[in-house]
Amino acid sequence: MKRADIAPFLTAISANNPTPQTELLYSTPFSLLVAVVLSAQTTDAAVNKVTPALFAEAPTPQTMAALGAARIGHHIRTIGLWQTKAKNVAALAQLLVERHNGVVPADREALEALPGVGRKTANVVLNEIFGQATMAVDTHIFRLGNRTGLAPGATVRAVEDGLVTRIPKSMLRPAHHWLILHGRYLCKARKPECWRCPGAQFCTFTPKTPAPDAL
DNA sequence: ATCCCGAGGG
DNA sequence: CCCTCTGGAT
Repeated sequence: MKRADIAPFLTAISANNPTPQTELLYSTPFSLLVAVVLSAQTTDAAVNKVTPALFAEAPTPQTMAALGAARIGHHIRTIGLWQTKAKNVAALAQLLVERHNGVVPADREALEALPGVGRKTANVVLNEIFGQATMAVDTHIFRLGNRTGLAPGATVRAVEDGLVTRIPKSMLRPAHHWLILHGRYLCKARKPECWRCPGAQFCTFTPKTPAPDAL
């Protein structure tokens, strides 16, 4: 049984979902990696508030390792899960120095061996920094892939494989941002706003939620 | 109240 | 598979 093509869905939702410029805010592989680790279960706004001062004081793995978990914690104490993240970032920086000469590895196994880096974070780094054909499946994209029928799967890996297989390699990076924003602001877990969804005609979700009655 | 641009541990 | 860690958004 043939599945619907993802391309028209992506084209439809791309119109109202601009691509964020993470690469401009975090210009080095190390700063992007740390920023992504800090972003787990936390909004970008909260992370972006603490990272400037943190990276001003410790822009490299060497300086970050020297900073230590306690002072890293002081910098990031306003974001969620900050105690765990401070510990992880300190250990992560230390491991980068010890094992990888202070260079962020372009290798999945090496990345996932770093504390605070799971599959989703590794996929973001591999895609954003090294241009590899990966799709970082978070809860939004997992839900959207299943709900729309465009990339159904019982596990994160199944959805990930479906998306990577069906989306052209050159489109994976913008598609990642469009799908996440679409899932967060429109195809929401609670009240998906199908009546204003530009991709509704390519989606198998039923029943599509109707527009609330006009006032 | 509930969920999340998760990961680690049991 | 389950749970916990946490602040913020809705």
